[in-house]
Amino acid sequence: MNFDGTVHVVDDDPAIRKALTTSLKMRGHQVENYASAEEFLDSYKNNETGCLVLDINMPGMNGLQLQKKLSEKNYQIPIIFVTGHGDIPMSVQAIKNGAVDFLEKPYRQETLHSRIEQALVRSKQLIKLLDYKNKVANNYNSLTPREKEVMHLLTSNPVKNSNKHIAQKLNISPRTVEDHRANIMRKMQAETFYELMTMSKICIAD
Amino acid sequence: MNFDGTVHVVDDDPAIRKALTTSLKMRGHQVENYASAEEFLDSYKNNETGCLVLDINMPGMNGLQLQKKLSEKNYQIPIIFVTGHGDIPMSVQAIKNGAVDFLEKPYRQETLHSRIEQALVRSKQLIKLLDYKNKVANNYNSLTPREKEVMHLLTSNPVKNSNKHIAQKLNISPRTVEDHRANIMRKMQAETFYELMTMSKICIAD
DNA sequence: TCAAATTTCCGTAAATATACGGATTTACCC
DNA sequence: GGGTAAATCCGTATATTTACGGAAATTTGA
Repeated sequence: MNFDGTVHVVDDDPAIRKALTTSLKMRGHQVENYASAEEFLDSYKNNETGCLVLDINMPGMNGLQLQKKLSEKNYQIPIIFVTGHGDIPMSVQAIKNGAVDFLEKPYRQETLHSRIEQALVRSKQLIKLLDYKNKVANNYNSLTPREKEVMHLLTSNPVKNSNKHIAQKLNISPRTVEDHRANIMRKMQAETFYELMTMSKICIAD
Repeated sequence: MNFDGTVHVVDDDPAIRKALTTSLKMRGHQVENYASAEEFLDSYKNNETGCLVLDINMPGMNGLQLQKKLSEKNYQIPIIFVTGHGDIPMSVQAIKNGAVDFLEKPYRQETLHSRIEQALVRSKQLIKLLDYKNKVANNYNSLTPREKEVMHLLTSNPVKNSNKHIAQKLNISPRTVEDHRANIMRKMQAETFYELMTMSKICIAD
């Protein structure tokens, strides 16, 4: 079997890291391991499919703190928590903040494997979404000031967004508005006005 | 203080029901209480703002089973679990399935109050969404067969959805398509094509 | 500073959408 | 059976969008 994405194992116990790494590699996973949350934070790059198998209790930054830190940085890597001494409030917080699961040691291998596969699928979806958002933002930034202005008028009030209306607001000819509109559609890579509306909701903060 | 919505308390212990009911009423809540999950299920109606304060361990159907049952029926009432003997897997499952929180007894009054307020806000949003979906579904059902057909062609492929294209597919005049289109917009209460697309994603399963 | 690229602009003609007014068919009710 | 409402349909005239071809003004870089 072969999986797409890297499993990042963060645990302060070298024996556990070693065991997990071996077992996951055997299953066909690519694995990286880290002795602390800080170490992971330093080397992790967003935009790559992967998931995190994360110990809760560690010296320095603990698992929940790392989760929060990642969330603040908008790094959306799916997390599976594992812990020897967890409690209910911890597990509740972890799941509320989006963790895939919260496993108590000892857990069944099979459960971990299943959650990892689930997490990698989710990671791929998240990254796809992130890529799309980045593409839209880049396209939007390639618009000229006038084009951005026209795009605003086009999408902010879809009831009165005809070339004629916009032309009146900008004191130019409807023909010119049409030019801008065509350029906007091309640069944003939007095939339909519906797509453009969807994109505008991503890159325009009203 | 006065709150919108009903707090439904489900607990098999009469003393706890009484205490909770009194305390919540004092705070300005409308409260209903039930001795079992079954009793709640029988009397609960969807479509009203409210939340559920739910004990986990009860004879008969337990809290998690009730949550699952409600979810199957598509009743989206926000749930706050309270429990004397919960464990981590239970709390994880509860939160994963959408519970607002999972509180262990003894909990701080203030925490419960805060979660209840949060749950009522969420309930209002969910009901608003549900009402919207129902309205859209009803409007869609008020369309004639031909109108539904035209709506499909309009929304399923926004690249080739001109009156002309649709007219060719249906072997009628573009003028007639325009009639249907105008009727669709009126009956669906859509002001823009973007709105119609959004609605079609709710009521048309492709 | 001057050529080249970019941005902004538009007239006109053809395609398309929309407004007005009306027709036919079918189902249903009294 | 006759009246009524609903569903389906359309021609024509007007308004709007879109395609084609082109130009002035500004910025950029050699």
